[in-house]
Amino acid sequence: MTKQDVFGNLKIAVKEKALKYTKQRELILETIYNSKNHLNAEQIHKKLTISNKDDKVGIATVYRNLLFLEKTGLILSISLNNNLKQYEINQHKHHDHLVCMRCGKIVEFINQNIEQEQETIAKEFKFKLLSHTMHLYGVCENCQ
Amino acid sequence: MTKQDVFGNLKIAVKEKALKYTKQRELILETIYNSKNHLNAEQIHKKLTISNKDDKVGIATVYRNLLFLEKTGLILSISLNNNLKQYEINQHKHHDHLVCMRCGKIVEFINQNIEQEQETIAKEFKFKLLSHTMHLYGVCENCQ
DNA sequence: GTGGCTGCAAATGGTTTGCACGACC
DNA sequence: GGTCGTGCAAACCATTTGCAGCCAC
Repeated sequence: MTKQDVFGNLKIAVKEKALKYTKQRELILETIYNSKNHLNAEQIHKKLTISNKDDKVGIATVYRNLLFLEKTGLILSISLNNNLKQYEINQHKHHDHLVCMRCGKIVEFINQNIEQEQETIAKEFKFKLLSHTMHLYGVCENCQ
Repeated sequence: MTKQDVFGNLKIAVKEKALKYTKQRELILETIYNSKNHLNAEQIHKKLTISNKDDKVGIATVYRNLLFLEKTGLILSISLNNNLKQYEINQHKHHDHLVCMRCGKIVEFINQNIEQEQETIAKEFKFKLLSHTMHLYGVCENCQ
């Protein structure tokens, strides 16, 4: 997904709800898109203040827009253990997370067998499955 | 696991670390043991104030002991989405969670196929697996 | 008796909210 | 021009911490 796609999706989402397309929304989304790592609200705010000294974005705006972007499905959040919520661009490819407990590295993966097994479980308990999260915690190769 | 086992485990954990066995620790652990549902800190505190009007337990003590009990492995915590941490007795039987998004009901389950598949994934990414959480979100039979 | 434990209240810190001003459509 | 969005600061709320007295060992 290119940056143009990402901004395009934002424009569509905004138009659909008769909301405004603002520089701040674009900047926040761009920051998440450009980051290799998952970011929390404060990290996003810090990146914005550093790279945009003249055009500042308030922390409240960051929080408001993270909620907005998540609700519209443009970004995804993941909250590990008792830590802060971290955000990533929604590539519309579902995946789960493998987390290193030493360095905090997050690796994304997808396993079809597990996805299928989950459906079986849900059926067994008569649940209608909407979503799921799976986090594997361990120590990555570098940190062992 | 009987209540005697639970209290026995607490006595052992406390003795091992040369700490004190207090009424409050026992009460908090008992509350979690007696509850069918997962409880958060505030719910535990409320239950204690209702059932023990004379012998009151401060909210700070609840938090301090929840951390203590979790660290010693007597209880487990699960934090759903962006909500509060909820606690349950550690039965030493690993399980995952199926959560109803309407009524909040939590069902525990265990699936050996998924456990195995997780090991495969960890190996593939050269992670040493320590633990994992899996939460399936959906709508339970009653709420559909 | 001593060191951990408790209750209380104050502090903390991430997140939310009220409000007046500014910007998008 | 009207409405939504923003920045700022204050409020919020779950959790943590400092401290003086208390209690288990």
